[in-house]
Amino acid sequence: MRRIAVVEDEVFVREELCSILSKGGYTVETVTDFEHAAKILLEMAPDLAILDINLPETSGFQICQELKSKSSIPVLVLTSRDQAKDELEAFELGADEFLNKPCRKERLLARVSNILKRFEGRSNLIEGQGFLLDSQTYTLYVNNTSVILPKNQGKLLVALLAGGADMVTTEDLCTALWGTTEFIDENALQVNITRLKKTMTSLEMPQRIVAVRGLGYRLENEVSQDATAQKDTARTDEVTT
Amino acid sequence: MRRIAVVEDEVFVREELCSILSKGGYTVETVTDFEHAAKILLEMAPDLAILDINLPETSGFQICQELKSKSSIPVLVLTSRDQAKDELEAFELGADEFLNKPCRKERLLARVSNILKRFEGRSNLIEGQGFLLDSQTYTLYVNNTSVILPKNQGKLLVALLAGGADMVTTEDLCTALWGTTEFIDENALQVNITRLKKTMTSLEMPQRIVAVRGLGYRLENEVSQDATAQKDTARTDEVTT
DNA sequence: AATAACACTTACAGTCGTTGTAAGGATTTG
DNA sequence: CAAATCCTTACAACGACTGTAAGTGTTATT
Repeated sequence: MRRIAVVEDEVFVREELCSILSKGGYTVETVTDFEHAAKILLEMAPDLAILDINLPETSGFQICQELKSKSSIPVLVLTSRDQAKDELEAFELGADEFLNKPCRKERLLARVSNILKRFEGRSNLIEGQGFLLDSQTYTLYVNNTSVILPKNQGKLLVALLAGGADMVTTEDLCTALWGTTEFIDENALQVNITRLKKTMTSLEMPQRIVAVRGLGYRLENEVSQDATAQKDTARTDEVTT
Repeated sequence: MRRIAVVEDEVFVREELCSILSKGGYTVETVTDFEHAAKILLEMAPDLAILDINLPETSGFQICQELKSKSSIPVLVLTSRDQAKDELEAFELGADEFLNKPCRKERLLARVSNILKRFEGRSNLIEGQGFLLDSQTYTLYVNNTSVILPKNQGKLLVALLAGGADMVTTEDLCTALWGTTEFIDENALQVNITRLKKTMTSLEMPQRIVAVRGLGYRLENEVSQDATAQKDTARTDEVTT
């Protein structure tokens, strides 16, 4: 049965949501520790997270952002206000659906089943900057095409994506490739890195692999100045609420 | 630039939509022949179709259904009424998003960009009964896992899916595999069919490949007594001809 | 500027999965 | 029962991917 996590502070609304979802045939789990909601959700790994925007100690936006940066759990955002601003912001932060809180039972269930169906079978898709990667088959979706990466290149890209923008050590990459760091010529890793680089550039992907001398490698966005700027403005908006 | 097709009868609303979308950076094309809207949309093959529900000669529901059964073009449904009924029906018919018509500019654009982003790079995903197939890489998504089909099995499955529930001739299958029906041992086709069957059953897919004696093959849903009934009638039909 | 350490490139042969062929067995049709 | 058709299995050829090896390019430090 599909597991849905509900993050909502108002008791009445929360009970109502749980009731509707339970009757709809879902297993419902609630999160009330809003401060650590993102971490808890990551551990729960539900099939869907329903987030309220107005929470006491934190904002649903923050939770959404953190959740989306570290997983591909579908997120449905609730808000009691009918403001387009919230919706816009939620979408920018990676929310997958949006719903105004005074909402009929049928509409909620429709949205939920829609979102679940949409993510069905794609639980192993990792989101990169401008591309998707299937961590099982290493099928890569970029620029309206799809390519199957050779296994080693796929493993490397998964390992690099797991590190986000941070560096990944050569040991980690070796273990990702062969399960062990022993008895392996380090040149083999370099060759595989080179091959991945070549396919990435040939696909015109917006990310590059950069060597960190003596330590490892990391992914780097091609045009990374705008991204940080947007991030900052989004933060200031949150403060005003 | 992304192309959006707008199907809306009220002139004022249509102009407003076009204006907003144009300013949003999209190429907009309108459809006013509502009776043949589905066919026209299939030929246009836009990146997104925006459908009104209340149309003079037909219903947006019908268009949506026909469109979704023959393509994977994203559909955004508009309605002027705030009835959950419409939304439910639209979702059931495969609509990907839903929006009430008195709607702010920002919300429309947010929804549009969201839906486009969602379908980005997945334009070559074919929907089967309970599974998805990438027609480029032949990556198959079933039961929360993904598998890469060998090229020949992928080609066969694509060809069979193109036929829907109808039969596909052996010639068509041969051309799908080798581009020509000449000089090919028909046994080779059978071997490949057998292999595809084996992988389909091993993946517990809800569809089966059924041979149509002397003519070709077709896909059949597993749990549908109607299908077997059709099978029998189909056979008798063949004999009587 | 020279050297050492590190990163990159290229070519080649071994390995593994996929494919077509062939032969024989199973099923359906009349 | 016989003929046609479909199915199964095994096997060798082919191609893609991989690790090895050797050599070239780059960076940092003295």
